[in-house]
Amino acid sequence: MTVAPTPMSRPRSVPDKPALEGVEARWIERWEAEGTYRFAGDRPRSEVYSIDTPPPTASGSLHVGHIFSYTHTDTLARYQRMRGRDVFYPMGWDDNGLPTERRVENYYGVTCDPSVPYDPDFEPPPSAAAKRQDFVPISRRNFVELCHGLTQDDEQVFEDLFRLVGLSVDWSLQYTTVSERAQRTSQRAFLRNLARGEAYSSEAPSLWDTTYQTAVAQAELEDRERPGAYHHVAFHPTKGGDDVVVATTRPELVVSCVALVAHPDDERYQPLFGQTVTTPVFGIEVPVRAHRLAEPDKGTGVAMICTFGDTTDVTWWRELDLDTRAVIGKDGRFAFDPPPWLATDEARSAYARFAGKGAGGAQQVMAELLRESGALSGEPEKITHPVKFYERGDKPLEIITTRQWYIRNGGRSAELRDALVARGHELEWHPPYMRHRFENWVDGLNGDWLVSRQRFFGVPVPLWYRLDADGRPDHDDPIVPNESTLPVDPQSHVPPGFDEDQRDGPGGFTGDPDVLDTWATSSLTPLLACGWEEDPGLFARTYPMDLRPQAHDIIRTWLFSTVVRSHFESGSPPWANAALSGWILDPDRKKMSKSKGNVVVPLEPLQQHGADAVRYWAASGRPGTDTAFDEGQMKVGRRLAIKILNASRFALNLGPAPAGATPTEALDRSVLVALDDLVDEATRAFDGYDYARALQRTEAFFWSFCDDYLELVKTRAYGEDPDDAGAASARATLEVALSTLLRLFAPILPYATEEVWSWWQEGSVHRAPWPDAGELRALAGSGDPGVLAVAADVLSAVRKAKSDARVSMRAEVASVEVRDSEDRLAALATAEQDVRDAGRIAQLTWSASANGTDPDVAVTLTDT
RNA sequence: GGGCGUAUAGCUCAGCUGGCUAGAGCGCUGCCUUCACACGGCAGAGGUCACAGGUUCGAGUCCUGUUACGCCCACCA
Repeated sequence: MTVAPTPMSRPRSVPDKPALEGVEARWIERWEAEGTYRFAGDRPRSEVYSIDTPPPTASGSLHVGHIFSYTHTDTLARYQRMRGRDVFYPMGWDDNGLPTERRVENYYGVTCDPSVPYDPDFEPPPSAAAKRQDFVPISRRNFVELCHGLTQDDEQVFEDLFRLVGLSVDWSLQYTTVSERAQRTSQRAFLRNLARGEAYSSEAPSLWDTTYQTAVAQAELEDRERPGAYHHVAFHPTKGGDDVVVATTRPELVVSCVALVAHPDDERYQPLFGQTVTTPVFGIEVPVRAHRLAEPDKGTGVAMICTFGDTTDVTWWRELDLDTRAVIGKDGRFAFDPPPWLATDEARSAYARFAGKGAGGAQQVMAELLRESGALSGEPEKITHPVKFYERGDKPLEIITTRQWYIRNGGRSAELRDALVARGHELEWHPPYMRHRFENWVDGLNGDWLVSRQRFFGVPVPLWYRLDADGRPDHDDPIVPNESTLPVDPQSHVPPGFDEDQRDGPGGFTGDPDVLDTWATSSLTPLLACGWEEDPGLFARTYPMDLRPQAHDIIRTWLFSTVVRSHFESGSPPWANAALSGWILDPDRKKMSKSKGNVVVPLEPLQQHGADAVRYWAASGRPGTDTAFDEGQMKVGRRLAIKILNASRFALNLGPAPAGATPTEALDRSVLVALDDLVDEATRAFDGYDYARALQRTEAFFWSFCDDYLELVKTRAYGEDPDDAGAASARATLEVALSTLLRLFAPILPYATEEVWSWWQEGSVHRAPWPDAGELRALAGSGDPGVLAVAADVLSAVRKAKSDARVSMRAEVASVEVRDSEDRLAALATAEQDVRDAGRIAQLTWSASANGTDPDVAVTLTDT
């Protein structure tokens, strides 16, 4: 490993009144001008540390949660840089997908309508319409142009903020997830998945959001508690006998009923297995079947299977090979025309009463129909139950049969599942228990990853389909583009061997209308950032990457999908380490989120307390732990940063050590031994990705360093004669200690440490080598940590006496008598003069206590 | 239902492989205009370490169980 050059001191230039005001602006500019954080890119993989920075969603705004977690990563980056690694720390912007579409719609008051022709002179309306129904429909191309424009503005705002926070990102390494390169990478990876059989299309029931009118993936679901009601609906056995009563929360789906299901061991329903019943109102004959997933104690123990009410319906439909009777359309409404399986006029006229309605309206009508027919027993029983939603949606999901593209993720293959779990074991997780969430998710997968989306702004699925003589597409043998032509938009590009006039005509071709899920692109960030297939040199020295930092709530999406893609593409994990950060909670310990309206905008605390202060707060949150937003901590951080300025100023103004001076005094060597332990501990903590521990230890040391060591040594260091051995030893020690402490703090408090460094050292502290415990140990020689300890204890007792007597700390002390063990007294003797000077003690005496019991410091302030 | 985490001063949290007479900061109280720092300093009060067992010379720390809170996943007729 190449080690950065040893720090070089230069003539001191210490300001009279050091202050934090303005440090950010000054150093942001200098760091940029001097390329302090530039990735050199000329060193072998083993000397590089590469970071898969999370690309923030470049729409809307950053909140303090971003500052929190990005600061964690930055401390690690800075530590690795000081350890001599060439740090590859890019920044990406996720401007792909629905959040951007939403933002553009609301910002400009427009909606995308693919049937509208492109308007090259289109200008967005000067002020956005307030209501959605007044939004202006514009073409897909105009819409995408607006998306690009707005995200660029947003990205600049984000960059400025992240620079203010002091992220040591190499800003020349930026990428976006809708850039041409990202689209090329995304399409290339997808086509390779396709070629290897890892991607496939299938027409199947899938989760569908009726607002956005797109399919969604399992990973994007969330449950929400919603009111509902059990409707008790009677089905009449076809052969006669007692009615079978089903409890259902979705009576409107009776028209889609294809079977009833009960548990095979349920004695109540055994006589009916293999029989049929007739659905109320519509008079359709459906079988009663047995299935182990039916639970006897739920509802009435018998369930109505509809195509499709929920995911269990899909399981039963598939495993029992049931009919399909789907009536809900992509807009979430019941089809206007009566479905063909309704055989009677009565059934069709009943259906007509809720045709065209959404689920809620249809349910009301259907309840009336059931009551009129006598099939509804009793009043609906109101309940609250969890309902599946798309995480960005506001209406319950429906299940609709559509053709979609999937990437295998182990949801249908135990073998692949095991292989992916094994990849999880190859990663180092910080904190380690986070791995369970990954495994939990992989084990719970119930289908492959649905990657196609019926949206506009995203990476197009790069495929075309041949049309037969009747204009029907052949989905089994898609036409793929040549890799050299990527990225392609099949809606405007023509596949190899075809002409534009063959588009959408019989015997011609049609372009795939869909885009890829945004995760299908962001799962490729390691490949994208490292220049996969675009920059082989860069790729070789950065991939697989060292670190993926991210929040723990997206283990199932971003982390997992990235592991899937790299498993297929490179047969390796994408990184060596995954560091999971917690969430920011508001002071009431609720998760900060936009929907709750409790988000704190980051610029305010940054301006009020300063970047170092905010970073201090962030870095005191332990890895993986949810942390409350706490301005008190920021104030403490600010105080620490100011203390660093002032203590450094004080120490440096004592004057430089004579050339060649080394620590010779026992007290000086004692502090270096303690410092040496601190360096060991901070290094171990950072190696274990625990910046919080490193900070905590360094901070604790620093305060006692200021309170005790600086106080003890200042009289001696002030010495009129700089060549005096005692003064030289003190000054040499102060230089070493200050240099070491500044470097230990540098990853957390980059501004204050850089400011002080610039007063007396060449170059940037952020390029200085991480402190070396071995060097300190050599300087400390036979130092005894007990010297500082006992001296500080005596000093503390003196201060207490003065405090109790309500006198100034400068007050003279007549005498101090110390009773302690032989060892500690011997240590005290070696620092006697320093203790007397610091405490202004006229007479210092000591005597040994038996076996060191009852140590005591008796302080007499004035002669009586 | 499965998994994970947390529980230590009024608050936020340290306490890593068992040695602690249990710590820090904030807040609170008192004092000190101190020549590095009043955006400061010094000191003080404040805790049956959630509960019950167990291992051990010794348990905040390890084991078992219980409780509470939080998160993830599954189920949701």
